Amino acid sequence: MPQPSAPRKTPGRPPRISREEVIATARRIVDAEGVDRLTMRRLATEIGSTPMALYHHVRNKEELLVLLLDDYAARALHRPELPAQPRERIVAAAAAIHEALAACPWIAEVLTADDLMSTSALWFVEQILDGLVESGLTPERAVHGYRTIWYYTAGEIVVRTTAARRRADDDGPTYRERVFADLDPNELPRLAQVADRWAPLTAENTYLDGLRALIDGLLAAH
Amino acid sequence: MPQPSAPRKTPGRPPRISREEVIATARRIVDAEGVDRLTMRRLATEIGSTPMALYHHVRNKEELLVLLLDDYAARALHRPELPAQPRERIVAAAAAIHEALAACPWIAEVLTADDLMSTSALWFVEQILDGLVESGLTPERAVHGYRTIWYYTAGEIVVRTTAARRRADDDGPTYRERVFADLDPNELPRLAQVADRWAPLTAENTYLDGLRALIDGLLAAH
DNA sequence: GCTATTTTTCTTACATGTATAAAAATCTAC
DNA sequence: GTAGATTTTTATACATGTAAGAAAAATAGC
Repeated sequence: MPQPSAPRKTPGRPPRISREEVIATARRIVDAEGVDRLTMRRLATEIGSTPMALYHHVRNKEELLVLLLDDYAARALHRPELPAQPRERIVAAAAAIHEALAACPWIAEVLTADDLMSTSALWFVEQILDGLVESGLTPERAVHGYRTIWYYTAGEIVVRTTAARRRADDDGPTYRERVFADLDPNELPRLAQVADRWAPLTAENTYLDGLRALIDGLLAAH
Repeated sequence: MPQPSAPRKTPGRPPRISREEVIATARRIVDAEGVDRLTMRRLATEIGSTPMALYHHVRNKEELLVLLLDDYAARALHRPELPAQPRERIVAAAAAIHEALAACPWIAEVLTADDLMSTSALWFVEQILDGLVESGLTPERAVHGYRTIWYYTAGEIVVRTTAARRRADDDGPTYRERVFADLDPNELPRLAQVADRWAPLTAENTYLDGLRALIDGLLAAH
């Protein structure tokens, strides 16, 4: 057992790099050249070490990306003035998280995390929970409500980001276009009706509308 | 230009495998041993070919997984009797999609698709659109409403599936546990209040509650 | 039959994440 | 000092997706 009052020298070979250094260097690469260029080998070279040395500071690449996201969230999420009215506070807090995440283009690779639980995001989660409780929900239902909002928010970002990436990769006609091309208006009239407007309609950013509807529904259920 | 009335012989080396065969073999592997065991080499061996030959029938592995999902959806999604009342029809259609997808454990890898646009899912999309229009929404707002439901549904599945996978991989204490361990009850009282119940609360399946709230909110907004 | 064309298949090669085990660098006990 | 113990770093190796191009197998025109 390590003695907390003992002199601070630990045994073993002293580290030449630190987790902080790894994260900071990774951030530089991602900021400068995009997440695609972030490889463990590249990162090791940049930091003046070897690929496997990194694995003593991060569990694997996925954890590194989560740490990068936390790091990003800590910078991007400052605490704004939120409205006093509970419903509007919930909207504003969720929208702030959404805005920060949506601005982070490499996010879809990570965003499937269980919650966004970086310390800097907790304050926003607190605001949402508080708004829900103030609106009359029990703490338990407030947690469920927050999760619902998170599912919607994460889903919106992941779906949109991935769709954008696929569009960039593909050249030929989308699978979607092919499907819409031979819709039977008798069998699927509503889809046929909007078929030619589907692309622009789904390209619109309706996150806030959906969020408000969702929160309205959550609060109306008492 | 190919003449439709010409004899059916096409030039070029005749294919020894087909896209259907690739998909069917891939499905066998996934069903029997899980999606992790599906590699292009394994699939090629199983099918009696070489890895690169597969790439003439599917664009890449991601497309193969999407095709697998479509194939799965075609089998899993039979058209049930849906309620006549629009709101309940929307709930039932979305819940049917959700249920089919949630039962598919390898889904998170693919589910970030733009929409679930396999032909067999279209009927459900139609039902949702129709329910929304019948409830008074314009076709445009109905499309937005459907997308909102899809974001929520996809987000729920992806987040839950990934969380389950991470729990299975990790051994040590969760990042989440560590975060909750040192919460300051003065700064974040609501979170502190539910901290010890967070894991069971978020493990509960509240998809249907959230879905109903969301649809209520969408319909209330006219 | 011979050549050109077209389509599919096969061979080879590379970048990537990471497992495994050896090596290096430090501390502690004697 | 010398011998473990402990921790970090390095070297090597492997599985994977897939790019690039050669080879094979068919048709079409002559």
